Amino acid sequence: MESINTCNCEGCELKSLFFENVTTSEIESICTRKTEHEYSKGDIIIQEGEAIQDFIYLKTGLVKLYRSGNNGKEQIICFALPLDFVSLLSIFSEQKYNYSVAALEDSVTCNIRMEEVKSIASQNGKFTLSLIEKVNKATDRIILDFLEVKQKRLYGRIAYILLYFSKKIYNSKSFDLPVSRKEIAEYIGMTVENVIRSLSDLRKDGIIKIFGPNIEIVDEDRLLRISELS
Amino acid sequence: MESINTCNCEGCELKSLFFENVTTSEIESICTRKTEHEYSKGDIIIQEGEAIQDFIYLKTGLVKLYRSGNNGKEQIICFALPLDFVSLLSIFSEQKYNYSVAALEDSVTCNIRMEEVKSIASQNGKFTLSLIEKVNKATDRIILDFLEVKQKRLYGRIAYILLYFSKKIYNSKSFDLPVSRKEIAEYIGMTVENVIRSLSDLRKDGIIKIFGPNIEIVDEDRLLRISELS
DNA sequence: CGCGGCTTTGATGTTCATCAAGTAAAGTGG
DNA sequence: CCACTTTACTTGATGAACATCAAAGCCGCG
Repeated sequence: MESINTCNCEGCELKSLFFENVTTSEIESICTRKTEHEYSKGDIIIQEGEAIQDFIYLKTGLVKLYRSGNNGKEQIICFALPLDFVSLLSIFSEQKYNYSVAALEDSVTCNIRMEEVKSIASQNGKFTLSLIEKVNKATDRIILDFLEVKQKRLYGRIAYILLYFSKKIYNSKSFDLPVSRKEIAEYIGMTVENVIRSLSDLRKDGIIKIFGPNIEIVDEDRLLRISELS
Repeated sequence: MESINTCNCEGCELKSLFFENVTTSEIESICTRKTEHEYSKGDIIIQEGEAIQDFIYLKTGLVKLYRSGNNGKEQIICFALPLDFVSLLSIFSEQKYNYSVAALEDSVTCNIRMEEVKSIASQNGKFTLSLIEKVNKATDRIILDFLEVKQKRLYGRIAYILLYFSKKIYNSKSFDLPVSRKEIAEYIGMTVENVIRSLSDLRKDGIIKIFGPNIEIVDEDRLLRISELS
């Protein structure tokens, strides 16, 4: 992990996302103190139990939010894309993170001290309101996805996650899976073996093609139907 | 459903919860326009798809938040107690509710127009900040509970929900289940038959006693162990 | 080269959903 | 208030979905 300190907030493409209702002087203030951090694929960005110090969002890359269950197994909560908040949950309500974040691809985060955010928030209601909207939208998404996956069976869950990567993340019918089979299993709540079996079945049925980590969706319609019909 | 219009916000025991950082004039403003609504057991408080108009919290009673899945089956998201926000998710980020709320016991809600809340929020950062904290704590709880339940098997899930009702809701080892067996199934993602079977098994093992809707936890330690060891 | 991690496939057993059928409880209309 | 319908609950039998165990191939890396 490497820390950079650039100060180009005013020209920042993310400004509109985060700073919608912030005054120029507030931007100045954030600008001088914010830090950017680079992570390599596999790096841990946040460790469960750590004190929450920064408000973090993802500038580039791809990360996973996850949690270690009682039995030692990890559970993946969601994936986050650029412009998403990495410190999604519990940042305002808790002192410590109750989940971890790791980079699935080389990533860059932009960090702002929580005190700074809270200080601006307490003075600027509009900013806080737009913040609450965005944080809520993200947690809503997580809950709705959980419910969605919950009502599907194995085969449908695999179809669902393939469509998710294809449509939401890579916007292409051919892509390299950014996660291992094990991580897919940790996300949808199944075992590695059965994830692999389902992928093989989809391949045998000519619905997808698999070359190592690369997936190509051949018959999207059928995949969609499988996803919906569980 | 019956609408009452009392104006005793200043003496309201819930004031500190919601109005922590609100000025006297803001309280006045809320006070004159807020409404209270009474619901009978079984009444629907919010219907999925309805426009979000009010900020709602529960004064007394017990409610469930739920969602109808694709296959027609309902999925219970969580239960809400007095002082909880009923309009938990999506109130700031969406135009319409993407879930429903129904009363499990006779309940009273306190409703404040969203414009009112947003108007105060945009002028009062501290208020918004305390609001964000509370809403986040609630959604965090939902996500963590989902993960918790997900890693358990049927028997452990039943143990978990019984302990939940006993400790979090009724604070007693003997209580009347506020939900049907079917609703328990909808919450933990199982079938009614297996919920009943598990309850019967717990009864046969002398861990709980069942008299219709009434549950008495006899061996709490064992129930705890079952819940933890899945 | 050999070790460990990721992947894959097969065999086996457990967990759970589904189907069926019956009892109890609770609401409905005459 | 009683027959009637409906809804909730309960138990058993069966099969499907899935986890677990075992074993082997495939890299990448020190």
